[in-house]
Amino acid sequence: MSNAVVKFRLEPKSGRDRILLVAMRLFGEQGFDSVTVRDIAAAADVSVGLINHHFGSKDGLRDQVDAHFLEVFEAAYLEGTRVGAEVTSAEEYSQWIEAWISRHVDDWPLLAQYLRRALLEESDWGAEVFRRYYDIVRSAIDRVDAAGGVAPEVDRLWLPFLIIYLQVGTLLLDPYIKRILGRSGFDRDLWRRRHEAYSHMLASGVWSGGAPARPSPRPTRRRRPPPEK
Amino acid sequence: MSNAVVKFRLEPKSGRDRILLVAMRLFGEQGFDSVTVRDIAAAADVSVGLINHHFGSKDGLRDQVDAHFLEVFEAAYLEGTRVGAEVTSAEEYSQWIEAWISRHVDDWPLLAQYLRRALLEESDWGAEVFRRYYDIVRSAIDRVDAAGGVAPEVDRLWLPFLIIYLQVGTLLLDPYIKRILGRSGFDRDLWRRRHEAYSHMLASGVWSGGAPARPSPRPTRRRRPPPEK
DNA sequence: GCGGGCGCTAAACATACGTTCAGCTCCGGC
DNA sequence: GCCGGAGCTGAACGTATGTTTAGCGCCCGC
Repeated sequence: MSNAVVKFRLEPKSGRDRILLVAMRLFGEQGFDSVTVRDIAAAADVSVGLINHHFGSKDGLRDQVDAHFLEVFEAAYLEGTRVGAEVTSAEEYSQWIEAWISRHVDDWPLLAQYLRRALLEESDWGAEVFRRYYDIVRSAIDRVDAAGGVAPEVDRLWLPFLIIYLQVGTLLLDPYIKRILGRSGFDRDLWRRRHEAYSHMLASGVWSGGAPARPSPRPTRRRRPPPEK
Repeated sequence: MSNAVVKFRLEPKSGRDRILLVAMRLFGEQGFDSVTVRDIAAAADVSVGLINHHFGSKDGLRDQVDAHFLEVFEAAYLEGTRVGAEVTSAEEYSQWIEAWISRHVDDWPLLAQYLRRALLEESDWGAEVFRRYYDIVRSAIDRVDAAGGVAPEVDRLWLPFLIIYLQVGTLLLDPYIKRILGRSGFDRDLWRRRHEAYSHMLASGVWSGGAPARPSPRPTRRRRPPPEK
């Protein structure tokens, strides 16, 4: 079992691994173009020459960082699809997709930040990661749907995307959540609480009295005109 | 032309405005550090010297681009809060926040990309924009809540964030949606359809029948009339 | 007419950056 | 003992990039 999950942490003893680790962190924090090889060398406490000695070039370094990330992600992906393929109920679905994320939560401060960058910078492999992720979510929904678990009036086209929004929202916006809440949305208890709020929203919505018999508490304000331009 | 909305489009006749416009586009597409002043000069069909002549430095240029964006955003923000302050029902809320976005949808290919980039790069003003956005959403929810419009078991801490996720999801992930659907999620009909899916999810959830996590007033599926046009 | 400011250009300049290279230390095998 | 390779260093190199500067043409007020 311990073998199923690829090791996340590189040995910081060797200079090569230190460079890889530091580069991943800096790329995630500042973006590829904003980080200089001298920054990396300084942070990893090695000479600039060593980076090119091991990785050929700055681009080569990025390739290796990407490869390392994808190696980890691939393991999680396979794990996810394997479990996901057996899911047919909404409850189960919400369980495994969250578990799939939570399983590696301890390694996330580094990995999540890097994935966030990759997604937002639209790296070529970032697009591939997203595509796979979409496939996972979509096929899971399809199975739930086939089992009658999706309400009939729900838009099948948008449902996977809306669910993805909810799932990756914390990933993409955590820097700002941190500023508002004072701590990361990935913190254990916050994360768990978020999962419950998320599950509840998918199951029942959030507004009360879904029945149209709402006691319109305020006198009728002028309703906004439909978006027109 | 309505005077209430600050002009979005600069006059591309003057070199200064061309630079501003091109810079906004390139910064949004590639990120500040990846764009060189020579790129901008070439794309705006001016000399490199003109950029520093008008803006002093590349950083000065960014400041002006930011200022122009914020000018536009501020108008939309005030417009949003003014209307938003009068909203107390969930229906209205969902209406105005979407209208607030839809109103400027034609200017979005440029503005959205720039905002997306600002959020990605965690610029200081990007954080400020997010904070204000959060305040808008949160206070709107609070009013709805005070009017009894929020279901009691809903997590008040996470609700604003989950709603924000749904709202900005398309903004942040549109490049990938484009690859999957073949066109932008901001396209008129897709956007409208997304809004309905979004409203429906908030009102009723998406799963059918299934047992809600909490004893809900009605474990059986609740039916809603289709959103009136 | 003309002086001066404004928009603008193109070349020159200084520096930051990615890359290269000669050479150092350490260590295992012969 | 010493050879050879691996890990590593720091200075040097070439180029890309942001900035500065000298100067041109146009237009407006006097």
